[in-house]
Amino acid sequence: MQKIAIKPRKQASQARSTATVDAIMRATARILVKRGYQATTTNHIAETAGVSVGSLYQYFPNKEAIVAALLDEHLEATQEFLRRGTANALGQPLEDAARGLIEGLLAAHRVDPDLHRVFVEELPRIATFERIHQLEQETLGLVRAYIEVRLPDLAKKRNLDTVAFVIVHAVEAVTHGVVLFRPDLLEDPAFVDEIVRLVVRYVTE
Amino acid sequence: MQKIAIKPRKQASQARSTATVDAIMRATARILVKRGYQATTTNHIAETAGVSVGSLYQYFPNKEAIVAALLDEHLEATQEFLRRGTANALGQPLEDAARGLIEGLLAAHRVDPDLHRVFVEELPRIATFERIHQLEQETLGLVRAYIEVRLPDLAKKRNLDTVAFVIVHAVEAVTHGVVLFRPDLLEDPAFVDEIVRLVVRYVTE
DNA sequence: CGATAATGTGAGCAATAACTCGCATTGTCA
DNA sequence: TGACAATGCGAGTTATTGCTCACATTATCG
Repeated sequence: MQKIAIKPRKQASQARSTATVDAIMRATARILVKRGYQATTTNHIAETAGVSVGSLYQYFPNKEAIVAALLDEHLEATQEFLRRGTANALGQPLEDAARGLIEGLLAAHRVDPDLHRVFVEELPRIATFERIHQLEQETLGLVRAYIEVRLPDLAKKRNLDTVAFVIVHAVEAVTHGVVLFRPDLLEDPAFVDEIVRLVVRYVTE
Repeated sequence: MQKIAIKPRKQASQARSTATVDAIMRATARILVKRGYQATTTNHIAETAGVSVGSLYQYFPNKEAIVAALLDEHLEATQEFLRRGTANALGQPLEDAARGLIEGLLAAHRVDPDLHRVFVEELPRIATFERIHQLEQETLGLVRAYIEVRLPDLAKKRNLDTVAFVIVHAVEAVTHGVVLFRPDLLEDPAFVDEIVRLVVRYVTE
């Protein structure tokens, strides 16, 4: 029950083993959603995955690593959605760019809201904390860049870092809040309008 | 290691025992900050508090209850700050009212940012989750009321619940973000201006 | 004081869950 | 097909930790 090694154990090479790894991760996701982090035991994961604990420990050094892998996968997907949504933001007017960012984030949250909920709500901060921060930095940089290029006036008057910080955190939080407390709004187009408005009016002179 | 009973065990009556209870709570706060939730064991708490485990279990049914008590105390304080900041919001123009809300929340976060950080960052959602929700509801209600009374035009055009939701979550999140990632901004008056602006412009026609 | 209640003690019990290891099965490839 | 590697197995070990209990100490009050 110590948590030193976070590195993977063995690299799966045969098809059989990659299936095992995948089964473990799917099972973990399901149990996390159903029981929460504390109650998610490696034995239980193995059982649900239809695999032995031994196999589990062949590919993951510990429980945390499994969840970390899952989170990583999730963040990867989120990043992809964000990139897609903001692909040509720099060429778009403010409102469209903002909408792209927000839609991207919302789309990511619509994939598996329950799992996302677990990540946000009750995950002790694990190894991949770094990874989250990195994703945030990327978004922060994007917002900053947009302002510098398309809103040079604003860039002169206010502290860009602070402005970007406020925008990113506000959008992120409202999104999280929706997933947690008002999942119905996830599908409401008027809701998207509201967040877009929040951002647009905040940076508009 | 089951978590059924959350109710307190004995009511402290003599001065000696209240001191014990307090020592336990202080010790818990310190350890939480230093080691995190997982590593905070009841044995360790008792030792740090200069008390025996037996005494600890005389007043708290389990570890979770101690943390819950601590969180409750913290929420109580936050609520007080919020109430103070928004005491006469209904009589104030938008900008002042918004500033009161934000200053109140920031003030609450300045008390013990480290402990707050633990609560936000790595606390599994415990019994008092209800309590958090309640505090949020109160704030939500306040914002709603303000809009209804002082911004009737807006109340007609947009969905009040959504607007209040966006405001409260945005403000809360930016505040949390600051505590976690940019504690320096906690003292920056320009930062407060930014959040005020975020809110004011969002609801202004 | 003396009796009773309140409070405090900490060794140790019991439960839990992470993790190992020796062996079985299945795939690969010459 | 046979030999070696890759993968899979799961009972059992180990360590941790929440928590109890039988007993000691301290307060209260007639």
